[in-house]
Amino acid sequence: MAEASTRGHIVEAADRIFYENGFDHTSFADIAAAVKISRGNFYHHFKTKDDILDAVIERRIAATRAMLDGWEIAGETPEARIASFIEILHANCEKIQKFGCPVGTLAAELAKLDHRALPSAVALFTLFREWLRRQFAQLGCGPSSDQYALRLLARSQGIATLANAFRDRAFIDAEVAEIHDWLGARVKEAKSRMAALGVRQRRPK
Amino acid sequence: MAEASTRGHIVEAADRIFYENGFDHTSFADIAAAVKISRGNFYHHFKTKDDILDAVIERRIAATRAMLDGWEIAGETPEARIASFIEILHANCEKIQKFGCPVGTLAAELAKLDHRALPSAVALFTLFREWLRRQFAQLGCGPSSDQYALRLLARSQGIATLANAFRDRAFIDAEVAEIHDWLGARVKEAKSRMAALGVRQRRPK
DNA sequence: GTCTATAGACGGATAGAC
DNA sequence: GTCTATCCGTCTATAGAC
Repeated sequence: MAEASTRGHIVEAADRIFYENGFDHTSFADIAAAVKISRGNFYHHFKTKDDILDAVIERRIAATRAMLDGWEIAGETPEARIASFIEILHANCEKIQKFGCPVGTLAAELAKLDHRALPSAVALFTLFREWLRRQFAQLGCGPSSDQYALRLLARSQGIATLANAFRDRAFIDAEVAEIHDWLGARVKEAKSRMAALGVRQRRPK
Repeated sequence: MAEASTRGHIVEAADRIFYENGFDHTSFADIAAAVKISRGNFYHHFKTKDDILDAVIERRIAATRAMLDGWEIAGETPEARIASFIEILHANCEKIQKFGCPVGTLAAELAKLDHRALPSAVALFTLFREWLRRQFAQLGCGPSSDQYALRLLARSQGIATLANAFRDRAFIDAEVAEIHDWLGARVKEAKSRMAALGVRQRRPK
């Protein structure tokens, strides 16, 4: 009971501090101080820093799954659901300007550290990629769906990186608007594509 | 002479190791080992780790200036010069997959460390931004030039981040091709824009 | 009395600065 | 070459629950 609570508090604090200050730069003492427990107590819950990282990534994966499921339910159309994804750039605007994207910056750091948990961090990207691919497929983008998913992910990452560097909110707004336009164009493209396929499928009959 | 040479070797090694392993994670011993000098000799050239970082950023700024000047001379048209920028994603393909973009990952790390050198690192981005803005302006993109410069920078950053995470060379190739298409569209847009302006300017006369 | 959560101290290792 | 700070990991001690 108390264990689950304390452990939860540790992971929650570690998640935030890893995001704000980086994984490698964060010490046990930093996390312990944030949770207000002793370092001795800390080792009762986690043997190594890598164990905490694993727990943090698991927590992020669960949170991401929940968020994507929420969008799946709330969004009436694939277009609306993809738009939900684009809007996280607005929703997390302040944090992105201060610390960048939590997914992208963690993966980049773990790649430099040559850390064994890198694949787990990349799995977070894969969650988004697969989800977006499904949405584009439902939109009717066919074999281009994965490419569009990756492109949207990449553009979001780039916007986060530059917004972080330049601390520029207006830039985020402008790019988000442009991506919404791009999504609209994909919808139109898919519609005409489906119409052409419909003609082709009807012809031979 | 020997001093300048040793100092240069230190900065060169630090530049590479900061890129490959990250700034915070790199120790004096790591750099000293790479240059094969004693730690005592090290302090003769640099007082603190931050001093090395400053020197590394200066070096990168000089290298970037030289590269941009080279493109300016070699490229016949603004379109060709912008294409040179896009092609660095191909040229540095292997390193990007392993370590990401040197500019973006350094700025992201310094932002998390809340490091005083962050503005210097962002100046690297500004070099590219200003150069690209000038090229788009010469292309005839008018007031959209800075927006296009930022968009191209952001897309490159996003591609580097995802290529680093997924270690996917084919993704880089596909996105580079798409960005070249986008550039072609901007050229056409600028031409029709200039034609319209030409008509307007001639009419009143 | 045992198990568990918590606290705090000790030692080795390493990094940065002089 | 040395000094100091810090961090990691382990060890022991205490308090309360069952």
